Amino acid sequence: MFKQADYLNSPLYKIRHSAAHVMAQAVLEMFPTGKIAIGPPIEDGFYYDFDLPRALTPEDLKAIENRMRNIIKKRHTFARRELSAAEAKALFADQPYKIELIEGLEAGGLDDNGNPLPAGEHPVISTFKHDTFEDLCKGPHVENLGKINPRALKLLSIAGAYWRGDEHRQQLQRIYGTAWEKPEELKIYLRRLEEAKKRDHRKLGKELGLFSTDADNLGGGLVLWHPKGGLIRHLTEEFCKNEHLANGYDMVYSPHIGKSTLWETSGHLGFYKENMYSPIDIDGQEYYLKPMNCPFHILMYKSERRSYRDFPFRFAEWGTVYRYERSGVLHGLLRVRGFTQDDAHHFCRQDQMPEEIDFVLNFCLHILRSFGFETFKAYLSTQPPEKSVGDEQQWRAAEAALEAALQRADIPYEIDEGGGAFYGPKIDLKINDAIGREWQLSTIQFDFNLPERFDLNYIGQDGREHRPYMVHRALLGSMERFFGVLVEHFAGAFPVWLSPVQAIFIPIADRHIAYAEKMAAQLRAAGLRVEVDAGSDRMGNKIRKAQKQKIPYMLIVGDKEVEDGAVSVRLRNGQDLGPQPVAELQALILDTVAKKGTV
RNA sequence: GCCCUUGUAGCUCAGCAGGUAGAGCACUUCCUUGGUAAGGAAGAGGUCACCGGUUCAAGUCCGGUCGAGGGCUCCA
Repeated sequence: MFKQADYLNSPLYKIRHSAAHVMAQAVLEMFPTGKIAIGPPIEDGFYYDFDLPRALTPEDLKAIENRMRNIIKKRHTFARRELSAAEAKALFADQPYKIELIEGLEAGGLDDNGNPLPAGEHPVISTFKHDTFEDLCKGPHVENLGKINPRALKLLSIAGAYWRGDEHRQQLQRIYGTAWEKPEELKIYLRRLEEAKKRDHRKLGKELGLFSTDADNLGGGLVLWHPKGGLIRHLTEEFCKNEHLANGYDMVYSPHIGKSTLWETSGHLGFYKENMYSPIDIDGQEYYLKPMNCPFHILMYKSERRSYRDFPFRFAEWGTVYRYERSGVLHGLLRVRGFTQDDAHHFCRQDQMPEEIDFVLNFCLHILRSFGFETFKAYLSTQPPEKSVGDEQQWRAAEAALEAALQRADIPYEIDEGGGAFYGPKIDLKINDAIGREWQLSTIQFDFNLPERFDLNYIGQDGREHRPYMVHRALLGSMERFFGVLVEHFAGAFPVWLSPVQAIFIPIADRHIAYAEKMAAQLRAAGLRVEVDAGSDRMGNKIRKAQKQKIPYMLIVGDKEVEDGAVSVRLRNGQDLGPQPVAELQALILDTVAKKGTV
């Protein structure tokens, strides 16, 4: 992710913004009756949306790119001018999308891309013109097209996009492109895309036997965890659950379905129904598959009279939920219809609340760090301006607690003013993976709505009823998404404690198999996951196979090793540790496991 | 859901102007017993996603259905 302000003023931003204009010119040259919508720079590139008489093809992309190069070669300068709304409308008389944008500018509050402006900002109608192409735009642009390196430019893809992101409006054709200052930077970027492709969890999931999906026979958005993926999930859950128990959580369980009345009380049938599946009829009563676990935990809370003495409550559950997702958004493990959240609900008194938030944020960071994530960025979302439940004072206190916790934890954060849900403020925590991509995993959310709807209370020191604070949190988020991110982060080369096979013996000849089996048994007895490749392949091919399975330790045994009671250790990073006494190797691996290290 | 692209052996992909399927890897068997990323040979494996249409004849053309990929919106 880039820093917004820095990017806006960078040469790169101007290059991309200008490239978008050049692309629009090229497209209009090819389709004179085409309509243009908006074309902003984005992270790593730019796009422009068009309404054209026919669908674009990949060949069109090449042609457009060539035209762009020709336009750039002429080194036209960009000229800015300001004009009145009436003048602008006359200029863009045959461009209905631009007219709509101008009307937005005229009315105020929207910028040239139709996005809301910060309060108090005064919209000026301006255009930028180069060559024959003039576009409604507030800039900035390069002084002249010579600043765009035609060899550092590439059009990437065509996609459908709705005008103003609204599916009820016209669907446009969007062309994505990328542009850099130097050709080498373009090359590096393209290599990054390749790298991301290599790490694709769907590809690695298949190659490493981790999981599968099968829309035809199983159903879209549903995941089968195969033995190796299942093992990693088991290890993940085992570790996390133990950490929860050691940190004051209670592990609870709840069913997959609940009565419609429960979901009416919780309000889900009101505000979440479009994400819920059709009801199941049981003895004439409607039951719904759960899209969330909170109502069940609330019923647990309500099952007894609660005293102020007993707080806080921390109910944790690996709860499997089902949510309807539109078919087009399903994506591997990252977007599915059935998934298991590492969910928990905290209930606490007002005076405990800041401490509780502090605790949960630190616990969250501890868990994420245990999996090798070191870089975090938090987003604090505050009270939305329109509708929200709960009183001012609650919101302010909760927001303050969240921000204070972020400051104490010393992680960078941004405030998304008014970005909270109607029921409470929240922190979303994103992690950076090994190649710098951001993923959202954790969320810590206040809920002022459910305690109200379920009339939650406890008896305070004063003998009267009080409403508890309720916090909803997921740390890894969902096991499915977390696993997908984990696969991509490590490119399938999991840290040793999570590697499904930690070591594999590679006997050089059949006469070494018995020794390998004996040593393997010894390592297994020490709690390691070890295999023996007794196949008829040559050693070289056995190494290759083990390497492709990303097994951390390859243990080669031949005559020498048998004689010395040793194994020759090759690491998956290519390093050759040479012959090692088995006992020492065992200690080495166990130490790496204990430290959650890798090789 | 919508737009574009796409659907041939477990995997990666060929296949042309319509004439009833091919490679590599993986798998099985046999030979080979070899020191740090592919030893050799043979074999098995596909109603070319599904349904319908055009045709003497369709993996190949047309229509539909389902799925996948890239986006749009939303989100764990």
